[in-house]
Amino acid sequence: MTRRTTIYDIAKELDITAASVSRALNNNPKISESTRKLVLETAAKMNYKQNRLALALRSGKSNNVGVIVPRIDSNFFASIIRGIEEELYSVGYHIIICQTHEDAKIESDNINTLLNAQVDGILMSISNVINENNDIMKRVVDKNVPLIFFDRKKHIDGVSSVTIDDFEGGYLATKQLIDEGCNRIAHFTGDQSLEIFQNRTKGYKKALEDNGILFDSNYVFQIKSNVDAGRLAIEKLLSLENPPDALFSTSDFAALGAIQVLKEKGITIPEEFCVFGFGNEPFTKFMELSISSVDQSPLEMGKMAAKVFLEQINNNENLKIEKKVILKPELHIRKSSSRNSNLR
Amino acid sequence: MTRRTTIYDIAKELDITAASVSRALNNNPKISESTRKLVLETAAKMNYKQNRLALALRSGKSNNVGVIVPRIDSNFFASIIRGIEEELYSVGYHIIICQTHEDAKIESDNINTLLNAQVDGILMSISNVINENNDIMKRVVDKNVPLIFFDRKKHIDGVSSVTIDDFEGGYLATKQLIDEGCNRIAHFTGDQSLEIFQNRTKGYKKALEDNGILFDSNYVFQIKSNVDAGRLAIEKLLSLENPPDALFSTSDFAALGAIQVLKEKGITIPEEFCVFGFGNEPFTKFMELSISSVDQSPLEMGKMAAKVFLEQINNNENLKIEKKVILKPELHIRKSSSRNSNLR
DNA sequence: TCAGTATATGTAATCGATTACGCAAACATA
DNA sequence: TATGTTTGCGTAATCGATTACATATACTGA
Repeated sequence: MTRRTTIYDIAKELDITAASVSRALNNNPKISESTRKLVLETAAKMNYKQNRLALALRSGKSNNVGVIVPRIDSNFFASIIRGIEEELYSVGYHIIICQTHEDAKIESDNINTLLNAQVDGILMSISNVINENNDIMKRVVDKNVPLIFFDRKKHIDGVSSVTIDDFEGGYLATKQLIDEGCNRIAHFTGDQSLEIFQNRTKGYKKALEDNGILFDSNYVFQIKSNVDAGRLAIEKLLSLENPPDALFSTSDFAALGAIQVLKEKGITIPEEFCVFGFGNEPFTKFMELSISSVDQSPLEMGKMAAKVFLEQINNNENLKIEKKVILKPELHIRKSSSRNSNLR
Repeated sequence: MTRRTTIYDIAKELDITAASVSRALNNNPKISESTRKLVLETAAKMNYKQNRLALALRSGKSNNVGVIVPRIDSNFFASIIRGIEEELYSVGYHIIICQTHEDAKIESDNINTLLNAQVDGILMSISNVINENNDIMKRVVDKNVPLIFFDRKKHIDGVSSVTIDDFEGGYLATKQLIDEGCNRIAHFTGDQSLEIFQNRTKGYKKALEDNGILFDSNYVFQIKSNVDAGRLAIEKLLSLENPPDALFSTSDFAALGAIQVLKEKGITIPEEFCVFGFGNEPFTKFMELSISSVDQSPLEMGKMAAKVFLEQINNNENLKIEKKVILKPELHIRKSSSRNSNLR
């Protein structure tokens, strides 16, 4: 195992100093063309590779960005990460992944560790908690480390965000159910400390209101995003004296759980009951009874978050920008909510 | 924005030298208890955090490991990454993600960039190519950077690997189909330059042989891992004069495509046709007609790969170890291949 | 020819931490 | 008391690259 080539090795080889080598390699004008050529050739010959750690120490920039998500093994977050990686890799950034498992303590740990590793920016989706960790996030901003929220955000001065229009997603999904003739529309939502769920629920309510349907709080369940939670909640809904005839779930998994129970009880979908999910998880289109869902274009969201980060980095240091990007949600209308057409 | 505290700041505060501060912080015995106590207190008070970049430059260790996968937005790879992250985060490593998109050029780029970023190890699943990139992988080994393959591997001296027993997975899945009474079993496999697909196919053949069923190459298709490829291939199979009565697919997605076509043609599953997939993708258990599949325990695989990396790191530098871990595959037998029992 | 300017290169500090080496004081031993 | 051994701490080099500043050389024009 041979030691890697440094600029000092090149300097010695050519009997010049490391400073000149550095200048030659960095397109510094204060170097003669002949020397530059010689250095470049020798560098190639000696297989020189810039030591990023040395550069990082001197410049204070690591060329790494941290990405914090609740978990990585979900299609949604994985797709976002893919988008971020694809956008940033080509401009020389590496991404470091951290998972919070929705735990505020781990989340603040993650932030601290990333700051300590001197990442050049942090892109994150916050975990399910109210007002915790605000101080540490402010510390990130104070340190002039770009902080960008995607999907799950909260308001903190100086923090940009990329989200979809959850209100519109909720509105459109509910509207589609109404258009199919449903008027007793149940709703599964998530942790109301998160704006995304608040907004989807607001969209749901507004759609009801705009169409003259009275909001009924008995139809609304705040549940976790998994199949069993959906099963449990639909059971309760079906035991109401006036059970619903449709469901808008902010989670595809909970929607699936509901569908399972409905079928077990012999309730036909979409004829007797329509279902709309949220997230456009891969399985929604694979089902024999494909599930309608709101797509959040996670790939796009990741790319956009990366772009916002790059803008922020390339901005004048002292000019704090706070950009809010809101992507449009896209309805994928499938069998579970299509009484009229014949969709595959 | 205040500058971060360094050991020099602490030294100045206490009127000692940075060397002493460093010794105090690192449990070096060559320091008095009183000084150590003073330093620790002052460090805490001044909110000192070790600068990992400086440490990295001096030690040549970045405390980062690189993880290279074909793509991150697949449940399988995302789960592996999750396992790796969970195992390594607690011991102070960060993981850097790269995607190859199955492209050999990008793969070698990734390796080079990671080496250049001085990662302390590389954990990867190789892309779909024969014998390319062997040289660069050997270079990784030469540089004494631990290299660990997971799932998709090839033989390179000094490289450890963590895989599942693909042969057994193929064998058991095929055997199960035979046990259900099928004897014209078709097979979808993948790129034969990858050991995983070779081995699954070998397992398939051996199961046929052990059960007195003649191997028929007309029943074997080498296809991509997606729904449409599965649809296309099953069409061809069904047009054979003696069409198969079962399918063992090394891809859950292709299995799904096949199932779609079979149902469209009115062929009942599992009564007339049994299907076994591979990968245990989340959707396989969500389907109304749930799909039998071989589980590869990706989370476990990721954790194991991380453990092998740690072993390698903590080993005597000069002692090259090459560890091969083979995990047991686990059958998840579901409706698509269960004629006899009533599974959900 | 000589001052003035450009151009190319070298010198040395810097980023922050670790550590081999050396020295002084304190203590032990005969 | 003289000598040897610990103990605790400072000095300075090191990791590899960048860059402000200094300096030497070449070139310009009157």
